[in-house]
Amino acid sequence: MQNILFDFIAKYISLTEDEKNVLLSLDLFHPVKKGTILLKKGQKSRESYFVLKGCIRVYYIKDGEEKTTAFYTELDALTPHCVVNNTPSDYFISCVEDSILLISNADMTVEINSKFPKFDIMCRMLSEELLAKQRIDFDEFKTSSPEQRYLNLLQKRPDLIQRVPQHQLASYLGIKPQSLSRLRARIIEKDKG
Amino acid sequence: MQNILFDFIAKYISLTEDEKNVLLSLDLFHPVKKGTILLKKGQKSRESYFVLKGCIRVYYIKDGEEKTTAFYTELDALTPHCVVNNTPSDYFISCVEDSILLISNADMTVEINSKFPKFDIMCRMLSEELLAKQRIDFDEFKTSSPEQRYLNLLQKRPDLIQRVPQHQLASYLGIKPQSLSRLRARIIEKDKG
DNA sequence: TTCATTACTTAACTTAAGTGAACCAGATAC
DNA sequence: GTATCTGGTTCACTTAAGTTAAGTAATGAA
Repeated sequence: MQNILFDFIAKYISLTEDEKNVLLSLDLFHPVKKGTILLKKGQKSRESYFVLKGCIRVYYIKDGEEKTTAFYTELDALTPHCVVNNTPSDYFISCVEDSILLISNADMTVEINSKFPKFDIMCRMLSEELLAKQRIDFDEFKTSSPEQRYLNLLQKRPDLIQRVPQHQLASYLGIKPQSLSRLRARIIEKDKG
Repeated sequence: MQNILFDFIAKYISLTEDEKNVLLSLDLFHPVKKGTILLKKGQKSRESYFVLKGCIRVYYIKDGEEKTTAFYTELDALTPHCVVNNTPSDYFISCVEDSILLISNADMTVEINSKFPKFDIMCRMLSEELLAKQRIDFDEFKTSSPEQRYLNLLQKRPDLIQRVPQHQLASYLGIKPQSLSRLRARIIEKDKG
């Protein structure tokens, strides 16, 4: 599990054994049970998450309905909005599967980053990369129909369609569960003809 | 114009006069005429933009049609995907109005950041903030209907609706220009009744 | 001035998503 | 065993967006 982390970090910066040991001494790794709610609406949190194994999900409750907007799986990093702005959270984060997460505290991160400027540089590279990647995702969403979005997801994250309930997938695609069912039936019908 | 920049930077870090002078010596400020294309699809670029005055726009050409996905106005920063990943650009960037932009080269940025670690920290803070903000925008888009999106835009960026052509606004909202016209007529009708 | 182009609107028709209800497993509780 | 709950599909109906085409107003070029 630690090697997964170090391999990931190695894509950005190189760590000495000492630096690795500092990281390991921090007690960052946490197993989390399916269904656990990591963050609730209205809470202030200082925690960031990095998924080593499993899947976590961001959702809103709007008009009494759950609206899922994001899934984070292996090697995905999430710093909630409320951590960055120090405001109460607008959304919930819950655990879709039994998972192993790296959970870091913002205060801790500040301390580490000031001791090891390398980490700050890595954080900058990572945020810039995520910002650009998310931009592309957003653009694809905007310029696609629900059906295209589904087909696109089938290409890019086929695992999600298996491991996540349909009604959560539907709102992730910006539609209702009934529409997702219908849309899938339509695609199968097309493939036949 | 320079003060606009320094006031912006002051929200993140404090600069000495020397540091300010280094920035000013770099010839970053550029007036850009309306209609200028700053980046074309397929190009590799190393340039980031910061809008001091005016408006620039990101758009794709998909199935022969322009699809506008973003507008950057006063105090917005944009580092294109192709700069981060050093790949050919998927999209175009053009200038909606006569504008004054701060244009910085990635190589130059790397040099400055290594000389002044402060800048690196500011870049990290800025990317994290933008990442979280964009996440919220994306979430709002996903969980709203076109009509709600339009009303939301009317609240948050009323200026955009005035300064940008309708057909560009439409694709920004994820719909066709005809639908935007209809949707606006519908809203006016509702307000009356 | 005239002609062409462009941006925007309107309308009729098509297609697909939203809505509400019924239905059908599969899982859990009693 | 039956009852219940949940997640998913299907159906009939409504609503809104896509499509195609036409019309209007403003802009710019010949």
